[in-house]
Amino acid sequence: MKENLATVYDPKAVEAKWYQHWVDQKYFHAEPNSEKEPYTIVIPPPNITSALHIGHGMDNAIQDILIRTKRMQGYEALWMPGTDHASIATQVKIEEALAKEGISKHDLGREKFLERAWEWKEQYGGTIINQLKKIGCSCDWDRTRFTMDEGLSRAVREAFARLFNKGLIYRGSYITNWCPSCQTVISDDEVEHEEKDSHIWHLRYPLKDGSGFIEVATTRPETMLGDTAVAVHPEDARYQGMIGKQVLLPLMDREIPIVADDYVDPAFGTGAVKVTPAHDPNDFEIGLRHKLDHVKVIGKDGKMTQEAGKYESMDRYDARKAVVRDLDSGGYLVKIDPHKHAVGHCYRCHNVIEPMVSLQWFVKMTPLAEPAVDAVKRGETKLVPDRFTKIYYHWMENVHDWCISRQLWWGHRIPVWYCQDCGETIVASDDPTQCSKCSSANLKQDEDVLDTWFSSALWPFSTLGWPDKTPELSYFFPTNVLVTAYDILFFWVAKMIFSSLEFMGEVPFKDVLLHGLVRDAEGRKMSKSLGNGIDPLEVIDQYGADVLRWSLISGTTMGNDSRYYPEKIEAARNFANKIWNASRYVLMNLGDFSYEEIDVENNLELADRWILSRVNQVSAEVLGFIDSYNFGEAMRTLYDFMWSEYCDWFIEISKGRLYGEDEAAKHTAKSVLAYVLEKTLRLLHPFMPFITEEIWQHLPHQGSSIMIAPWPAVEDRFANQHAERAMAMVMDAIKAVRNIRAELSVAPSKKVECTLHAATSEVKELLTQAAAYFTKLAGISELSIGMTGDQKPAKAMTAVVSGAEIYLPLAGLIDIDQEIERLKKELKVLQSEVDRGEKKLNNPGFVNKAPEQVVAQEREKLEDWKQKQERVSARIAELQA
RNA sequence: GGGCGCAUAGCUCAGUCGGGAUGAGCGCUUGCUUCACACGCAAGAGGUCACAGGUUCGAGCCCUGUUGCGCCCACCA
Repeated sequence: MKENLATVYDPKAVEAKWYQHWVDQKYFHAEPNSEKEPYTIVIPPPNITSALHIGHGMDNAIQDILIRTKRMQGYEALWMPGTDHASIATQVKIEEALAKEGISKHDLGREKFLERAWEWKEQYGGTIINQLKKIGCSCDWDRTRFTMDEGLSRAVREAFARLFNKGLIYRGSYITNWCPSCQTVISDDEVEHEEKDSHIWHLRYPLKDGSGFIEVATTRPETMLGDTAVAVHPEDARYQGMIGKQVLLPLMDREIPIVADDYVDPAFGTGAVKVTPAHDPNDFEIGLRHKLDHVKVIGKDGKMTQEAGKYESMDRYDARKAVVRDLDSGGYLVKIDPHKHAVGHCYRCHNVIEPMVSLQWFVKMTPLAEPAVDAVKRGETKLVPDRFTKIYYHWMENVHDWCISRQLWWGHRIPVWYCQDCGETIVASDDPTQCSKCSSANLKQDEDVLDTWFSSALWPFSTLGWPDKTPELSYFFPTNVLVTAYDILFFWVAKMIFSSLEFMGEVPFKDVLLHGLVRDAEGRKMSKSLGNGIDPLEVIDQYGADVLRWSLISGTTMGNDSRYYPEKIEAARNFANKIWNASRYVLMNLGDFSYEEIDVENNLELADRWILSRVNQVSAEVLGFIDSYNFGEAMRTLYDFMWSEYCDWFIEISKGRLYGEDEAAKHTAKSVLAYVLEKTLRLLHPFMPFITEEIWQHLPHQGSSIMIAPWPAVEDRFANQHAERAMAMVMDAIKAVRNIRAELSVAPSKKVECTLHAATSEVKELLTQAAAYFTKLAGISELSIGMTGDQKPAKAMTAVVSGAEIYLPLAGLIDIDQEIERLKKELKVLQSEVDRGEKKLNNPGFVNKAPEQVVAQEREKLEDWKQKQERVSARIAELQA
């Protein structure tokens, strides 16, 4: 005798139990296996900065849905897990923690600081892995990687060395984005532009020869201290005479030239631009063309430098005020106009970026970007939804060289050594012991670390063993799909694509699935400062992982943001509860019914053929939706089937047989209940892994776990259009009876008599088969079935459905006049349907041009409406007589 | 300055190939302590698919434009 399910589902006990079981059985583990086709996903490695948030919940739930489905389908499914060291983000966090202890990273020193960082990694890395397990993620934990693992670090060095040797990595002094708060440069991608209301200052610089002034316009007056030229357009008539002349820079008493440069737009401002090559990207370019000096007036701390003269050590914003004041009192300020302009902010700390010339390492992008565009154009990698493809092209085609050095401690130290004796630069994947040129052992490694995205760019192959030619790499690579939120398309996805093409010679994944961001109930981004975040672990703690997963993904579409709020969690909880209770009902009635006893071939009645056909159809639809990444639709299909069809109709119908005396019928009912439920659970498993496993283990089944049970195949023998249509008609008829009962407020417990008149003998046969359904589901005491035209009850409520009329002789409740009114209303509705159909079919364009099938369908529908209409009018006439 | 997304029931959102909007959940109305489930059952109400044109036999869906909201990219000082 099988043990029934607990009265109430307890996710906590169930989830821990089955997760441990799956791990113990090594179901998550994948190995290169020539017998099977591989299916690979690499996890977007969560940053070790903090615990997972709700967005991670969605991201990983999606990946788990895919990997579980494919595993059940028989693929050798590998989900590669791991975490990211997140160089800058983690370092900022650790420095914050140190600040609370009252110490700085310099007090600790590099070595001790890194020890702290590794401790941090141990703590948060572990937390993250545990959280992923709680969500139910079926990652191959034996293969867990970290971006600063030995193997991955080797990959990073190898990649750096190869790019360097190909001339694709270079070092140089260029304008870069300096974050005065994080104390490092960041790449262009990491700068967030915010349009802000500001001002534009018009200044006039006196010409050295005393012949007058030239007026320039600037949004950053404090940088004038570092001006080394004024530029005008070469063809600007206003300034023809001035090109080549010297200007006396106010406040600084420096002579600077007026140069001609195409960059200047004569139509903007005054047509003359002050040039500060050390602190502006455009000015830097102008400076290159005209060999201008760099005067650095703003330092790395965001304060003015010695070069700024008397403004030295002032904060850059205080200096702005002081400079404007002094220019004004010197008579150099012409006017201040309001002006909107974009200011760059650091994506990590949100402080204003200072463009600054500094010596950094760069990756030359053009040669890498081109193949990355071509590969996507050839369809080797597909972005889902498709609209992101254009965005990707635009980025790739306009990309700047990638600044990869960071003035941080936590990260991959740049594998470059400088000979202290001869000045040689040595790039090596293994630590060199002597200079390759002068053999000196006096080498010093570059102090900087690499951009964190440099290592994540290699993730899809470095985790599989690259640069070694491992069996894993040749079997599991390229991966099938990368699942991530659209906000890291440039940071990460694009970089993986060009890196993979460069190092592996092929794309890293076939599909990129970009999902949206999870927002709060008001549509705001969830953030710590707003305090509007929902902790996925809390949801799991309260409702279970299945509910978390379902509530996060159902009703969403890929690429679009979604809102998350308690009602969604409740809806998912209710569904889980529904599945649980339906299963309890089935198990309670199954007794010790065994898998071998299941017979879904013989002795089937209408409802059986119907539900078997439906579950078969559902399994086809669900797989189609999963394969096209329409998870919301897959889940809706399963939800509706389980709730509205299996529970509301099939289970209710089954009660007649289960509580009856006919043993054969009982056996069939049990068989179909068990068979369909088991199949549905398998379809639900990727979405709700825990509850489905718990129930499945109690049900008659084959195999040791639902997660390695085969994905339900679509079987033609179950497809039964006839049964589906017949059942639809029966359900319509039952609903019509219920409707009348409700309208006349007949107590649900009250059994009533009912007469059905079929239009054809087929329908009569069908209704006879379904007689028990009426008794059970419509509260019918006595059902008489005749043919249209037979003697009908004198005083009865009427409903007309396709192929049949329904008469309910509800003594004492019927008011003939009211009933006539009701039927007339019904007739009106039918009339409008008939009109619509006739209009369509009377249109020669429709009949001639629409597909035959559509026209036939329309004819059939019209015929049906007309029949109903006729019968209702006939009934009205009878009642009026 | 470019580009993208969204606009469908009171709210939050689905809607695959262009073929009656029986759309979903929540909320609302009316009945139900019916032997799996009140986290439930049954019956209902509720839509000019943002607006204006166009293509088509037929448009929520395709095309053009408009409005509102949101997002991304961007070296006009």
